[in-house]
Amino acid sequence: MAQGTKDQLLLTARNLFAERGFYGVSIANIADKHGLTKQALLHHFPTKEKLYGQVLKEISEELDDLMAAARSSSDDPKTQLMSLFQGFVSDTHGEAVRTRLLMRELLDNKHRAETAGAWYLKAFLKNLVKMAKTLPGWENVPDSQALALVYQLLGAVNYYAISQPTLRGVFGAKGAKALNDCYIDQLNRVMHAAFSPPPTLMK
Amino acid sequence: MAQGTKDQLLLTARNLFAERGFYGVSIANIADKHGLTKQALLHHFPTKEKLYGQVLKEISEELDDLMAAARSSSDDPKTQLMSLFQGFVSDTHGEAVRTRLLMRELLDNKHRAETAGAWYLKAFLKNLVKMAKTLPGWENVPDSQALALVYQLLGAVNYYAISQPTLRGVFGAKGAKALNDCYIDQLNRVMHAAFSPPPTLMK
DNA sequence: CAAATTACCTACCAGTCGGTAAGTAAATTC
DNA sequence: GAATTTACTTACCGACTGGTAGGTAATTTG
Repeated sequence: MAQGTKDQLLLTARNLFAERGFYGVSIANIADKHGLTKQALLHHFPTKEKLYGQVLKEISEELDDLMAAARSSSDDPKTQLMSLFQGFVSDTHGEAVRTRLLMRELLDNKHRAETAGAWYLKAFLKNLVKMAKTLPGWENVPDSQALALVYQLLGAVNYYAISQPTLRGVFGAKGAKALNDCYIDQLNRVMHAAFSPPPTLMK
Repeated sequence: MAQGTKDQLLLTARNLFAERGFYGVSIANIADKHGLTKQALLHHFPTKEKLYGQVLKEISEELDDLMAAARSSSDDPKTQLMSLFQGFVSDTHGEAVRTRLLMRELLDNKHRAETAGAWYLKAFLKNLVKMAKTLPGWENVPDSQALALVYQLLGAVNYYAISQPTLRGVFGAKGAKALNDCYIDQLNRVMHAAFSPPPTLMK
């Protein structure tokens, strides 16, 4: 059952880091949730940073899986991209936790030493750009233009995802629900407009 | 010079909180930057939370100013909204700091006690919705639909703004510059599409 | 069955956290 | 010019931080 404990600690660490951030969580907090001492945690992970790094690594692999799933879901690049971005808005618990953690990482990685963590993003963005450039009319567009397209959508859905608790606090559960219905429509409308027409072609 | 020291401490606190987050900064860190002891800081602000609250209050007032400026910049609501959102993307230092801090607040306020901090957003969103509903064809749309519109754009520009250091790290200064040029075009194109046609009218 | 490994524990460390108490030197007020 | 207020200081406090050292009971391995 060694692997079991380790995996459970990783999961708890992910949830807590997503909720309160790297500095807002102590290794004792994480161990406590399993009735363990922090030394037991340090037996499985040599340092707090390594533990965090492991969480980040797992998540970056999940992002790859997400990309692969989107790619195999359809032959139409437009459908692929739309289902991918819609996935971020769906309020699965796991999705929300991942998005929160990655948003924190985006805010923090400039300052924490392990810049290696930032490169999960590079691979993910590269895949996204590649996918966008299979859209009809986007084949010969410069990379930066395709990146601008996907980054804009990525920003919209990620921001919306992490805002969910606050939005519920401000507008209530009913208001948040109404917003959610509108948001998906609005997102689809904008994606439709953003994807379908090739922008001004000049290189 | 009392007010001077206090204001300087507030500014430093804002910068550090934006950079490292509430838990990543100690009051001693802030005081050190002015050659003071943390007890000197506690003389001006009774607790760390109060200091943070003060920073947040100032920022929420600045958001009001930003709204007012946008409103008085033009008579055309489309122009008003476009200049407002473009403002978030402009990489002024002050703007970047504010955006980072508000993003952190969005992630944290669920957990920190003072939920009062979240209500800066309510006023700002209310103003945005009001402005969006003066767009031609949007007058009779439900609030939640207008909110979906502005929140999507808000998410895109805020996420982009906080990503700037990471993007420079991943793509280099040159790549980030190329992206920036494309991004503003892309943003304008999407805003144009999102604002001008009234969505399907049914209520 | 002996040896080694695993999975934990208690005890401890130096350093930092936010905050309090009490004092002081200088400026302001009456 | 005496009293008060302002703007700090040093000296603490208990709680907590990440991490080390060393031990133990149970399991796995040879």
